[in-house]
Amino acid sequence: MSVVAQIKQVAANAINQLYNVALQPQDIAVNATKPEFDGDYTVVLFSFVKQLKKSPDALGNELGSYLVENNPDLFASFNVIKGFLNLVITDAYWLGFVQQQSANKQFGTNAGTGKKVMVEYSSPNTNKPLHLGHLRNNFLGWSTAQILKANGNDIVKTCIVNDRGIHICKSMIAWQLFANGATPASTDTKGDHLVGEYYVKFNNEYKKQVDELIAAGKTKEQAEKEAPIMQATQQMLIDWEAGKPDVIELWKTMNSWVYAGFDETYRTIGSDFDKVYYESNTYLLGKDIVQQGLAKNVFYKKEDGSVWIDLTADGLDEKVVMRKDGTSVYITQDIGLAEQRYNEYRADESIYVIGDEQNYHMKVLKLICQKLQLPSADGIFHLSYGMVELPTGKMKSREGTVVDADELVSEMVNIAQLKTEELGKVKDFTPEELQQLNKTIGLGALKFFLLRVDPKKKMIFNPEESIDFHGFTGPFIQYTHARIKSILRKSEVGVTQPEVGSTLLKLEKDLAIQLEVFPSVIAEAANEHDPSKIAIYVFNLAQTFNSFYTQHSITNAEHEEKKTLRLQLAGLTAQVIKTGMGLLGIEVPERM
RNA sequence: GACUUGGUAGCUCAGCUGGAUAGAGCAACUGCCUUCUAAGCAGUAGGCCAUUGGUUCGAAUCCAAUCCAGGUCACCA
Repeated sequence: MSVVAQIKQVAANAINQLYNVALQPQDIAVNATKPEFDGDYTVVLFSFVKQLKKSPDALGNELGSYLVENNPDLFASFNVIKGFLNLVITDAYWLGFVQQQSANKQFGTNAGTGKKVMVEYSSPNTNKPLHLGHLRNNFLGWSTAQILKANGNDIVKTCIVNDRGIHICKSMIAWQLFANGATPASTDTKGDHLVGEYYVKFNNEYKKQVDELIAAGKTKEQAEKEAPIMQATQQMLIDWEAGKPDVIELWKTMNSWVYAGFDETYRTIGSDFDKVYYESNTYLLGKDIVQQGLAKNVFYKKEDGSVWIDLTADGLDEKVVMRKDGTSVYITQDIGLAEQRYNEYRADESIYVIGDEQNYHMKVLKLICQKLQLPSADGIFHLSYGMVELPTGKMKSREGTVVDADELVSEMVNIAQLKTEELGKVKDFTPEELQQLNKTIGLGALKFFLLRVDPKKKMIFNPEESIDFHGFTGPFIQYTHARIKSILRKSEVGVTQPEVGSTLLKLEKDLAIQLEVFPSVIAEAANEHDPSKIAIYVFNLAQTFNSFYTQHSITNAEHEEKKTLRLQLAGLTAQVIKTGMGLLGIEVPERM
């Protein structure tokens, strides 16, 4: 049990004993003691002063005395200042903690919950390459899954590929018109980028045709509808749905190019899935559920034959769930897919990592599933994340202002390479080792940059300023790890027991306190689906270690027992950094 | 217009289930490499926590209103 949990427990018991008032541990507010006061943890007394009819001072002294007297292993002393009961934890407790956990390779991870959680992330369209926004989505989803796993859940990572629809047809039409049979091989271009080029070409041509039609006297609306390239695209979508062989053939070919490109990108960034769904296989799902919904009177049919649900009683609108021509709309597919996934995996929770522009849609989806009483309904959780914006505003693929994922990754690796060369600390590395190191650092910087902020918040990326390698960054933490490993290579971690009476220096204790909290941080990050909690924690830990490192020598400690303790502290720190960064999908080098 | 999310240092962000004098990083300025990796450490400076009212022992945190910014409100996905 964590120190904080123990304090809450014994404090609640103490109050029961002393005043015969029943309090639950969670009713006790325990904070880290502010640095300017003497103590490690602080119980805030104000909340029960009134209830117990005691002055804060008297209550603090009585409670403090009782706690120290009855828990001599845990508390060394206490002091009371203005309604705050500051508690000093015994050095023996921290020493015991460090010794015990420095041998525990699983430290921080929590026991199995038996819960199965499905995490859907990265749902790319197959008409263009991945961009910075996809990276945030990917890293968030992958990391959240990893954190939930560390917290004892069974995880299924999944992805729905939007491989059909009007957007793909746009690239296909443009390819037919302008490509002269170009292929990734013939142009030496990554497949997703090649297809993306034709998506851009489509939009340029479309704009040109619309402008011409407007110049010829059409209204904007007419022009947009009548532009020949758009009409051809719409016809192609109809042909696709009809299964016209040459269209299907082209569609398969171009998608295969894109998948080869995506696979390469996913491999580089370390993203993977247990199960991939394709929209071309799922877009017809959900129609039978619409029929059931009609039978249950959850849905109703309008005169024109379209099917609706009325959500006005829940503060939302009326939504279409099936068009008058009997084809399904987006949300219908989503209901169908939710149901199919549930039938296949029976997940207790199903997390959708999707941008906040779809907040309303996801709310509607969950509500409809609940009204249909689908077993998957209550487990739906929308992990909504804010858009990544440029200083100039939103990224727009049509305007070419997107930050390309592949380019950004390779730029990060290049910067890492320059820094590594400049510092010249690993001159004995083989070219392969160097390449690996630069990739670890460059990707680490990028992933940390995207994961360190609260997922809910939109974030701004300035391409002019490259992502930093100093301060609150991935490389800073990686560097701390490499430093520790360097020491550990030179000195075996001993198992000598520090003497009972030995005392901890300020920074030794600070480190121990911070390390002790790691399991709670994982639990919190898991409960809140928030990897930034881990990122912030690991950064603070590395910072504390670096302060400790510059002030106290480890290998030349004052005496052998100190050395053992410090090696244990350093070893545990390295391990927690490695585990924590691993939860973010960031590797940590032995040397850098 | 309705609903919704946010506004904290020059910049990027923590802190938000109420607790002591609001924290980091970057940028700026000072110091520290004959001692375990200076991608580091120590320090200086930088704030009316958007505004106004309320709730109470106590508010950046909770409530209300206002201002500003983003998102959504398609038989698009």
